[in-house]
Amino acid sequence: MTSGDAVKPKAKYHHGDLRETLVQASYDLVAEHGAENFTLADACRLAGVSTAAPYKHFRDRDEVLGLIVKRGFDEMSSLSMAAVEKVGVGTLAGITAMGKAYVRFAVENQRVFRLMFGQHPVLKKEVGVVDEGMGCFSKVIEQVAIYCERNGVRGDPMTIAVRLWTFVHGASSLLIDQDYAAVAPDLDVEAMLEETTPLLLSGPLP
Amino acid sequence: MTSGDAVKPKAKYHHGDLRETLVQASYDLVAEHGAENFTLADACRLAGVSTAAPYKHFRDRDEVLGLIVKRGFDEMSSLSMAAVEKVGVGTLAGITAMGKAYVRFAVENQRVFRLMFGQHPVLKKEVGVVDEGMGCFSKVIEQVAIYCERNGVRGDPMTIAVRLWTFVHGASSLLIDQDYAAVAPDLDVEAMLEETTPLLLSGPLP
DNA sequence: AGGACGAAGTTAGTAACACTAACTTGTGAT
DNA sequence: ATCACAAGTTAGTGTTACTAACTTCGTCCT
Repeated sequence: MTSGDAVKPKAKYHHGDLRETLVQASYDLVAEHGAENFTLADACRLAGVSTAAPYKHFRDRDEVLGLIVKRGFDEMSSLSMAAVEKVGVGTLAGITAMGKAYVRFAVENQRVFRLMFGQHPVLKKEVGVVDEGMGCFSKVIEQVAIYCERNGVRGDPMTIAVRLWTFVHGASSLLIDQDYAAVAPDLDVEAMLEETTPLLLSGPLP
Repeated sequence: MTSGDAVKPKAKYHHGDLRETLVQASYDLVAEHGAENFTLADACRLAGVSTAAPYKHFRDRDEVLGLIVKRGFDEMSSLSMAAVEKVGVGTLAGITAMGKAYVRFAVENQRVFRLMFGQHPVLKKEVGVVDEGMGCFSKVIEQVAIYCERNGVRGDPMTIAVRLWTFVHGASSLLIDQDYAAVAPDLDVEAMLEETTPLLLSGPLP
């Protein structure tokens, strides 16, 4: 019409910004029911379009899942950085806070987390997924490097960062998969993180 | 034709011991192509029966997957115990060997491992799956308890065992999901385990 | 021996899904 | 205005999980 208001630049072509609508609907469906129960058909019903519509915007189901994974990494990066910046850059407490944020994200976004890690190896081939994950990890290395320098820790920051990541990731996985619940119901994961992070942050033993 | 040979005792009712045949075929298919690409129909084709046949033996697809998971835990338990008994019960080296066996199992049975942990929460409801997993873990606690007593480590063996499990599980997950490869291609996981296990086996810091 | 019975197969059919092909409709540039 | 094409549609294919109703064959009872 008249160029009166360009509120949304070019949000809609035909019926709406279907691409974004479908991605968001798919994210919500995966978050609620898990990727293994996700169907494009459901997303279409949510968006109110026919089941053939997605194929104007995405190659296939896997491309949609890949976009969901990217969103997940994005969110996780933000939360991690927010945590460490709030608590203290390059400090033990800050690094511990990053770990806690990782676990919290995993718990609060269980099903997306499961999709992000290991569910479908084929998703790693989706463009950008790997880079997004690397960006997320590189922030851990940064923090560890600062810590090591400040505290005179001998040992490669990279190696130590991998150790921390490994532990935090293991805790997240076992927690959301109910494996802790089956084996050690009383476990306090936060306490475990606080206890273990300083152990892992030390260099090789004398 | 003639009743010349009764080679297998009573291996077959009608056409064969279909239940076992299907479970084995399904295990092999999952091991090769992953659970997300597994179809009962494929297993039927392998076994040479119609696609309706499985339902005389199993409630549904999930029951078959549950049986595969149980087999996986069984195998993992055996390998862990074999490793620790070979290297040294209740020793640092023995416990490290258990961890290595865990990771090795994960690598060599990637797709079954993924099924065992987290892929389908619904599988935890299959009878026996949780018990099988607990049996596996309890062996780790045993070893840690012996080690702690012998070496005068203060701290709860259970807590320490959980820490070890967490780390080893995280390493397995990140390794088989190619996340290490993306972020730290040169990482030597065995070396990391050897370096980190003693750290985790110590009690709370002074 | 000879049925009866039931376990373990079969074929045939349903509903749902991913994806494709071929058609239609609306939009923006000219 | 019209034209081209992006973005929808309907209709159709092939595959799957699972069900229902039928068949076959071994076992046990007499």
